[in-house]
Amino acid sequence: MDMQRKDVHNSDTPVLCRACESRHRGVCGALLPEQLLQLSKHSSRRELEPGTELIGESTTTTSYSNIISGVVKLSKMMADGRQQIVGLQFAPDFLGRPFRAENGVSAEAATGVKVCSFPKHVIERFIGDMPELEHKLLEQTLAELDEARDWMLTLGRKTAGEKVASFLLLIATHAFPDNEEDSVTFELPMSRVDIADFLGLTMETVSRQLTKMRKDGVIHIVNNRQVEVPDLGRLSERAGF
Amino acid sequence: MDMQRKDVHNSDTPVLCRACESRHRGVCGALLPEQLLQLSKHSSRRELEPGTELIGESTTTTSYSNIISGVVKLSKMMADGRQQIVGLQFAPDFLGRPFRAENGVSAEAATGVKVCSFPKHVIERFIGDMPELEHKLLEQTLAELDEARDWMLTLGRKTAGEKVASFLLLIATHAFPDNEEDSVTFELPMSRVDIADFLGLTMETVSRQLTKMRKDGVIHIVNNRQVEVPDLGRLSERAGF
DNA sequence: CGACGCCTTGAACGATGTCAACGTGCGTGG
DNA sequence: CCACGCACGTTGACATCGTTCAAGGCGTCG
Repeated sequence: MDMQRKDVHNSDTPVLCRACESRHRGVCGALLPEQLLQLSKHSSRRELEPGTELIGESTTTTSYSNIISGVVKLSKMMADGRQQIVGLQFAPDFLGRPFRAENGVSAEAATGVKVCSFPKHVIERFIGDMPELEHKLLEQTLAELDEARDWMLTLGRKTAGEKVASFLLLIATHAFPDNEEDSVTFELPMSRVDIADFLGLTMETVSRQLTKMRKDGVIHIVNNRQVEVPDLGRLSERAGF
Repeated sequence: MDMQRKDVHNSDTPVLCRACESRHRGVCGALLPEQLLQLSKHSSRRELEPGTELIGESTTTTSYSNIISGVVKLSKMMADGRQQIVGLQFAPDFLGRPFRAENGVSAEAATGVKVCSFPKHVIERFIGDMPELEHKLLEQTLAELDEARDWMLTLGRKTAGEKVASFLLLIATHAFPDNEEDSVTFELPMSRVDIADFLGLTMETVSRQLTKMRKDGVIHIVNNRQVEVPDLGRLSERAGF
């Protein structure tokens, strides 16, 4: 029976990897079962509380990670404390800066986060040996670059209202990548302060823009974290599209 | 004699490639002379006036390019005309978005620019065949991502004065990558409007900040395009470091 | 010389930041 | 169970920075 063959085949892949999204859409998809097994010998799973720091901005790291679930925020800070979130990462993104000692950004769990971590040198050996893995990494890096540039337009040229709408849209599309409906309800993965740091605004401005959108009927705020968007098209317009 | 051997060896590499920076610091450094020769059969050199568009934002491209000299600006535009420059590229950067039909950004010559172009499918075959080439691409993409994230901090959190200082610093360091002196003189590769579009400001604000820095003695404006920085350290402070 | 492109300067306005008060939910300890 | 403190968010009044609109300067080219 087909099912059985599939089961047998599955049993080659390490237990921990079986249900892992990274094996499908993430970088581990480039690996054969036996390579996965070899890698998994050096991997360790961790579960992180919101707020836990994974990577320090000017520290060197000795490990890379795959995000299994949750949201990680990447941020930069100036000497006087001003902060900017420069990216959000979701499962099954790869976390870490290959080929460079220093990270340049800090990574912190925004929500509860599960990760699968590997020693730096193991990954780097794998990358050197397996062009397919490097290809996956290139694809992800290019996608991150696209997103960073989209966000630069948001930061540099949009109004506060458009910024907040853009943020909601970003979360909505990441939470439900292939949603076809007009309406969605979702949970914000971060606080007002974090949202402000992502948008280059203050917490107060974010709050005001949210209540404005609520009064205008573009969103419905269930509670501080839960947001309902009855019409994604209208939200899109608010975001400047 | 060593010189002779070197000359003989050099004669293997295509004439056009011999003096090209991309063979050293750029992606072509991953290629052997015979591969370079093969690639050069499909390459064409072009010289572009300032303002020439190389790539359209939502067009598909059929060729990639290496920048041989000059500065290329990458930008995004909103439906109502607001524009944001999301990156500057210098020699010997690689230009184009691999593995995706649409570009997502438009590329325009900021200064006079020389490029070396290749048909899309040729490059993509080369990438597939040569892990070393893909590695170079990954390195450049990671570097671009680092720069994009640095700039996000600038766009989101810096004041107008800090933004303009950051821009001058960026140009100064790219024009003279390994300058050790305190002082430099250089030519701005773009107009006030472009600078404003890069910094998320208006032309007027850029102008005001420049005259303020001139009055404060941080810079000396030789003419509209030529700027002298007597003390890079002081400029650095102005940029928020 | 005049027209044009590019830049600078000034004055008034408006969006966003700042500072401070207040609200709300939640856990903790009396 | 209530009272309290604390974290987080909202709202208001005012200040500030950057934009907008308008005028004028400067160099170049016909």
